[in-house]
Amino acid sequence: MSHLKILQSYAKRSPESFPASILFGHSAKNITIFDGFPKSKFHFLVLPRASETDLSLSDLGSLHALLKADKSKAKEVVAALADDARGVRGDIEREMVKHYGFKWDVWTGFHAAPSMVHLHLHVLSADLCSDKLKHKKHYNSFHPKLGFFLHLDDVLSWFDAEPTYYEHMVSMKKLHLLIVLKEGLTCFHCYKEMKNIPILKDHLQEEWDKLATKASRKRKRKGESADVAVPEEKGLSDQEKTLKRAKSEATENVEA
DNA sequence: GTTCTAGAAC
DNA sequence: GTTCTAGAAC
Repeated sequence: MSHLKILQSYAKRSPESFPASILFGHSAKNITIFDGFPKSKFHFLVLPRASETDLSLSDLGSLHALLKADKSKAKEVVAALADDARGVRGDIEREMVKHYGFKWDVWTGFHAAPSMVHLHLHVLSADLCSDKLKHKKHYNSFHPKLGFFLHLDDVLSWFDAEPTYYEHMVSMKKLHLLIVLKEGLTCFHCYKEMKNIPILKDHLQEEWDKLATKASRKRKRKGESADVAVPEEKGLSDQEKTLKRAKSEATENVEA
């Protein structure tokens, strides 16, 4: 199976046929999988199931293709993805508290020019701290302010905006989007420009450490225990180990 | 996606 | 000299 079409093949499969290492959950309309190359501490993909719509597989090929098809059907598909994404976000937040003792942001959105076929909604923690984040295009494709990562709420708002605006967003130029990926490396927390990827990654870790420290102080002030289960294997319950193992096994499969 | 590598950056 | 990027090949 080519990497480019792997998500399309998942969209055609019955949820029961997946190993637990790939499938995180499913609903009537969608499946949620572990991103095979998570770019944050938590990173999932929500995909519309091919059998649960009368749109063609090619209409479901990408957000661009979907929005060019029937507008009201497109809205239904995106709204259904949004429903599942809310649940995934809640799951991520519970895991955040369990593993790290605090919650931070979760981003939900589409890549404007994805590299793989079949619509997929990213749901990921807002840290971009991951071994799998290696290149400038990885980082810029999730940077929340660059415009390549299309936040779900923005996409939903297009449906209710002026038709001309909708048309404008649907016809967004791919060339411009790809140029965005080559722009400089600006920290999404503090907007400082970083010289290169290794420096950026160290900096992102420091920014996340600051969030963790702040949350820990806050817990102390409130008189709660400041001690948190450390994110190490020995500190994890069996269920958490399973989730962690599932995540690392999922690495063999998804996302380009 | 990964690996390899030329050449740029430092 | 070493580190890093980015394009080609797979």
